[in-house]
Amino acid sequence: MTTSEQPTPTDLHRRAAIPDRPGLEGLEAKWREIWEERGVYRFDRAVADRSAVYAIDTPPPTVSGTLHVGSVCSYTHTDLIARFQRMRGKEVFYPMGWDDNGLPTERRVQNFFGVRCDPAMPYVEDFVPPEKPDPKNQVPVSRRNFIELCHRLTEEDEKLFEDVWRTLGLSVDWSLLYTTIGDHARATSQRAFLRNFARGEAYQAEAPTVWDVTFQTAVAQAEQEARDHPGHFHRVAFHRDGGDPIYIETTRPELIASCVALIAHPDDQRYESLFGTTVRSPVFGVEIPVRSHPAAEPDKGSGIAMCCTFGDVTDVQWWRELDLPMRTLISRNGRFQRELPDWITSDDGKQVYEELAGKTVFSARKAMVEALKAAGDLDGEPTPTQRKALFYENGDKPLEIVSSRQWYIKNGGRDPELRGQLVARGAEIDWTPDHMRHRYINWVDGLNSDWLISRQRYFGVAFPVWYPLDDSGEPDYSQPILADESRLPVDPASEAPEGHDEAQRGQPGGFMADPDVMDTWATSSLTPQIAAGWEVDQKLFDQTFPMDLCTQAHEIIRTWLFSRVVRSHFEHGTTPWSHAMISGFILDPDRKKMSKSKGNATTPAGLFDKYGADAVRWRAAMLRPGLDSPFDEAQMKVGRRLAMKVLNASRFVLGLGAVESDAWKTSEPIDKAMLRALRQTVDATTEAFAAYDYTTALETAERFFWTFCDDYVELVKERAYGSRGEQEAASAKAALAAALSVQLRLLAPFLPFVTEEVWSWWQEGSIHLSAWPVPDDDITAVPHDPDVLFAAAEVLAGIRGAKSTAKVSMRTEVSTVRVSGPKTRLELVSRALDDIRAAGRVTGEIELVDSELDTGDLLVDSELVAAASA
RNA sequence: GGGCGUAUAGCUCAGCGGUAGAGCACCUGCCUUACAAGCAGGGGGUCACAGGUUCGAUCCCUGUUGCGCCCACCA
Repeated sequence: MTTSEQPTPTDLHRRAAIPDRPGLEGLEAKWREIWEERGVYRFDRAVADRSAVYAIDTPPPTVSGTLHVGSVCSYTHTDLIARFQRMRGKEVFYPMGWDDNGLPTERRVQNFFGVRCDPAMPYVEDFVPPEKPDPKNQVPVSRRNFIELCHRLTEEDEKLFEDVWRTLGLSVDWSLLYTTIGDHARATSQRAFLRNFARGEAYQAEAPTVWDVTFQTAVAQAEQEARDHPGHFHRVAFHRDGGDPIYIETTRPELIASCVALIAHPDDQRYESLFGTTVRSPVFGVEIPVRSHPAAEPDKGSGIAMCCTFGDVTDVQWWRELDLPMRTLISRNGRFQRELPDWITSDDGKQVYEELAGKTVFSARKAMVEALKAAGDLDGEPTPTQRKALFYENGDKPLEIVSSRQWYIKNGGRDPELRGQLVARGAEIDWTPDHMRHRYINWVDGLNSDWLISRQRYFGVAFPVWYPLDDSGEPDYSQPILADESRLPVDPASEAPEGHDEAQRGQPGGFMADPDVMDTWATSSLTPQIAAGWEVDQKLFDQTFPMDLCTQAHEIIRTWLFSRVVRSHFEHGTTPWSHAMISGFILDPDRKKMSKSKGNATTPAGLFDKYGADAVRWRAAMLRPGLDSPFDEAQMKVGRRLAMKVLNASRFVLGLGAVESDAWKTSEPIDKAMLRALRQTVDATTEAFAAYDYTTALETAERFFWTFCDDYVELVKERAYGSRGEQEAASAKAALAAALSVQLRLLAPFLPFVTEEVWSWWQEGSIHLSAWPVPDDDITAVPHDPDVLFAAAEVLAGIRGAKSTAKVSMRTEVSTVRVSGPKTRLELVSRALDDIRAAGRVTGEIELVDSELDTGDLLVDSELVAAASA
């Protein structure tokens, strides 16, 4: 039984000496290197089939920003599950992607380099951006130069992002890295689009489109947000022959020139007599019909509304349903068009329009108010109001609605049957926490338009589409020329369609490329397909799709999660994964959501330096799925303390020469009891983890670990040193080593660095590839009553309490101890008397007195030697 | 206005139809040969409010209020 004196296989494979003063510093740098070198997290394509694989779809972070603690927490949650599944024997498919295409990158490039894209500029070889970017005077560059700068900056950003993820210890297989602007992602996006188009799921239409005048691009419903916006109500008179003026109230008087109707509710008696008649608009004198429509709300303003092209989405509805004319005046740059509209015919009207032409909405409004005042058609002064206006989530000017040609993918917004199918898909997904399914349903049910995927930008995936030009050089949008799948990715701006050559580009009878790019969501909606090698690596795809898990924050259920369900529904007739785990937010101390745009974000680098990655991960793991939590740096200390404790406890156990062997042959009741309690801990931890409740898993394992350190180790320490003999010491050492091995593995998903470090002191291979402890292990299956440990700990606590109350050292000797309590508890205590005596430094007897009660705590009276003599 | 969540110690959070829990913070002690970045002990709560069900409610039901997120509100 004396295993400590002979070299064992474990000793021979020991890779590192146990340091005298183990520390956490440098563990991240050391192990991330070794993990990469040894391919610890590499996906093994040799696995037999889908059932052996656990596949994860993670959100590709937008690389134009910075990663903050919120992202760190969310991505840690994914990693916890990945590590658990890996240790349970699954081949884990865990890719990472960078979302680098799209508007956020363009904005960052513009600001960073001080340039702007001007497609009319010629390409400049070896372009050097200005030394000092001047935001007010951005240098125009060609589209190709601009895209080169985008690539250049995103590459640098991506290195920084990868560095954060590696330091955090994400067990990603970096060989699977993809980027949304990369060739593979572009080809996948274009292929999926072509398939959608062929099946009639993608279409283009000239239609009113919500438009950002700053970025001059269309904006999808999912990217819009309503914000408070100050404005003024203007009470404005419309005129009619032989009657009083009709007053409307509007916050947008500048749109009077594009007014197409006045509209009131059909039941509104105030205006009933006017339906079917016309009135004349103020200043411009244009004849305007008065119509009725149920969407008009009698209690808003004066109860009769001005319908324009287009002030808001209700205007669009009226325009469509009442078949009204279109009188567009606001151009895509947000300014009033220069040409005089043909419906304005009066001389006064023409003159006023000259004032508006070329002005921004803001300036035109001022000019219009002056004109109304001059004409006497403004009733009273404008009254201030707070109204809600739609904004692009990254923009700072209200969105306008313009008519434009755009690409759409059907998403059920205009088709109840499809909407029903997509709601049903959401119901197929297992959600953690379950109530997040409501957010999905809520969003899908509230859709009012199809998914707009085209953007009038540059750094994105091009539509694989050209249009034939007729004899006068006008494009025929109804006959798009589609790229063949075999040549994807294709850049229609520089490559000619099949059967044409480059010389025909832009020529009458030739062709032109679709000028737009896809929105970044149109690409990131395909992350499962991109990562799994859809249509390019059939074996991998069969092994990984549909995936097991997607993880993300709840804010992007409406965008990323939903859009992936849409694509997968169309292409594969399935959900893209079986399980969705939704993380909450990290809030700032004022309980506001932490985000980089609000400037209240804490970056992770400083936290890694100060507390270590394991401590940051510990904090993240304490956040239950779906729950928001304020950021509190003090919490990091707790995680760090645990990591330190793991180091020191391990050093103690291994320093005893304890080895993991024959643990089930332990002879002492308290050793067996501890192993038995550990078995219960393994059960509870595993059950929680399997249910995606990583927080409870951590709490369970951690609680046992502290009991192990503070009670069990203290109780058996003397015996392990050999105070009671060799066999008794061996029993303790075997139990200590077995328990350490199991506990390190239970903690490994949470504290990958420190557990790996300790593992390397005495075990072969990576702990992260070792087997998750199973309850029917020989070691943990020791049958014994775990309460022996807890009863003994209770008595020890009583003895310690006496010393603490007496304010004496824990080393103080105790002459006698009297324990009273229920008989059954005393029996448990009696099996650990020698260990209690050693740990409590009891020199005399421990007397057990039956309280003759069925239940109750143990009462401990201790006679202190030092106290007695004092 | 609609949906979802949430309210328990100073803070962050567990919990549960039957004596209210943990960690942090705070207080009192202790150099104890794994760990002073440690250890031991201690104080601290009308479980948001009001009703109801029950022998019994922090827990279940109804309502109210506060907070958070999503959606809708643009005349």
